[in-house]
Formats: sequence, structure tokens, C-alpha cells
Amino acid sequence: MNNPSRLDRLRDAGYKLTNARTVVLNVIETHEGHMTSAEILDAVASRDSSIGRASVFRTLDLLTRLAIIRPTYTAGSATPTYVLMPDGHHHHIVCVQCHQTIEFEDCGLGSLAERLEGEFGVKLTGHLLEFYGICGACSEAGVVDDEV
Amino acid sequence: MNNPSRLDRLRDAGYKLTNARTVVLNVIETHEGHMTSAEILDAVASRDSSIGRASVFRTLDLLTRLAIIRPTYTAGSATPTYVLMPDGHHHHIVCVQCHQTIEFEDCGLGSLAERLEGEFGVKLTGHLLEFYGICGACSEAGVVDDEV
DNA sequence: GATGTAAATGATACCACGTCTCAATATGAC
DNA sequence: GTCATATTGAGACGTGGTATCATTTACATC
Repeated sequence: MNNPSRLDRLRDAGYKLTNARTVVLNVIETHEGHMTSAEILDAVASRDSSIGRASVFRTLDLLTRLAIIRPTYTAGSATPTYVLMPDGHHHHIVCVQCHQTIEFEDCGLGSLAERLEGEFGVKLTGHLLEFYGICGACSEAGVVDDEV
Repeated sequence: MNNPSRLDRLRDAGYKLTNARTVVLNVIETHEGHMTSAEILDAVASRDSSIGRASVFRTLDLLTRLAIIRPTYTAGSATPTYVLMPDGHHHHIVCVQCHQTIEFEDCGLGSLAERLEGEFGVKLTGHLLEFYGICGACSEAGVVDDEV
């Protein structure tokens, strides 16, 4: 459950392994799936109430910069949810009706990433792929959606 | 520039074609690339100062629900940027150092989409693909990043 | 193990994004 | 033109996230 390699990535990038960072990362690793910032704040507080809000948000930003987690929108323009990127990448399908998310693994984007690195002179470390559509339950419920 | 089909999609979905909605959509269509909510608010205000903030945010939510635009995070956990999904899909590279975005067209995800539709019984209408990495300028600037 | 230094922390004040409420208005159907 | 209803605009409000800064912690060096 507690994967030391992610802490190593922090240290290797020149960041100190502090208690706040360890707890925040552990919270996200323990909870499978998407988490809102409020859920993360609650979970961190319940493990160590001495950790301040500011440090939690700072750590979230740091983990985002290191492509360990990624903020995404599942619904409207409300708060984002943070999702762990196990090997630097994450893929899911979002139902635009009920906002259910379906995660899947295989994306076959390796060759595209290589092509883009050559084409734009960038070094890619991860990616997020989101599909939008109507899930089986919603289409069976007879919900009418717009055609593209 | 002004694509009437998107207004049709609003009406077909049962929404009224009001001035606020027309102006907001037009602002986003006119401005190529990503826009923050602040930029959208400014642009809308300069075209018609009588349009209220609430209506702008309501319209952004509505357009998101219809998969016409999509909020994404380019930087940390700050404000999202909204991006038009021309044919239901959008792809870009985000530099995790300077937050510059590079957009590209070809993604080759058609076959994956078909496979997912069969596998999960969903009907997909669009997708967003984000790559993260270090852009050429930042890596030349000697910024050290972590190895995956 | 002790010491030093810079990074990181926690507390709080602070700000802005986005939401809610509600009377007034515009839209589209008839 | 008239009507019912969705939508609006104004502003107060809540809350998520940030900036500041003195204090503390992690880690390297000795």
C-alpha cells in the first residue's frame, strides 16, 4: 500500500521528505479513485491534526508538478478531484449524464508520445485521457443526448 | 467564426437562445485556445456590460454539460481554463514548469474509442487528451526535473 | 551525535472564484 | 399581442485556495 518509490521521486527531485508530504501522499495512495480537496483535507486531519491546510495544498501542487497526481473535473465548474497517476498516466470515461467514471488501463499512446517528443522538442512524463459519453445505465434509462 | 450549429445544439437540447448564452459562446469561439474564467468574464463584459457574472458561470456549466467546452487544469490547483472541443475532442501538451500549452490535432484514438464502446457498453461523444512534460524552452533553461 | 542552513511548515489573514437568492425580464409558443 | 416559464442580473454570501512570516524540521557536514 505504501509505495516507497513515490517518496523517492520526491527526494530525487530535491524535495525534503517531511511529515506533511508523507501523510498527504499516503492518504491519496490509500484511497483508490478520485478525491476532492475537501476529502483529502479531512483524511489528512484525521491522521495528523497538526498538519495545516496550506501544507496540504502545497503538497497537492507539488505532487501535480511531479505528475504523481492530477486534478481533473468530473462535473461542472465546481471543485476538482485529484487522481493518482500510477505510472504517470491515467485514463477514464466520464458519463456526462450521471458523472460516473469508468477507469481503464490500456491506452496505446506510447508511440504517439514518442512522435510528439520529436515533433515539439518536449520531454513527456505522463498523460491523462478522458472520454466523454453516455454510460450503459443512462442510455438504457432512455436519456436523450445531443448528437455531435 | 460564428458557428450556428452550436447554438442549434443548445436549442435542440431544450435551452433558450438568450443574449447571455450567445455572447459567451461567441467569445469562446472567437478566442482560439484556452481561456480562464477571468478572461471570459472580461471579454463578455467588454461586449455587453449588462451581462452578469452569474449568467456567465451558468453558461459555462451548461456548455460543459453539452460537451461543447471542457474545463482543464494547466497549472496547479488554481483556476481552470476552458477550451473549446471543436469536434468533441481536444489534445494538448502542458509544460509542468511554465504551464505553456501546445495543442496538436492528430491523436489516432478512433479505434480505441470503438473498442471501449464495445467493452463497456457506452456511447462516446468526445475526449480530452493531455500530455505532461517539460517544454523545450524549460529544459534548455537547465531546469532539473524528475526522471520517471 | 552535534551543528548549521535552507527548505518547509503551520497559523492566520486575506482574496477571488463561484454560488445562491429573488425580483425583474426576455424567450418562444400560442 | 399575450402568456407561462425559463433565464437573467444584481449583490450578498460562502468557501476554496493563497500569501505572509515567524518557527520548525530535514538533511548535509563535520
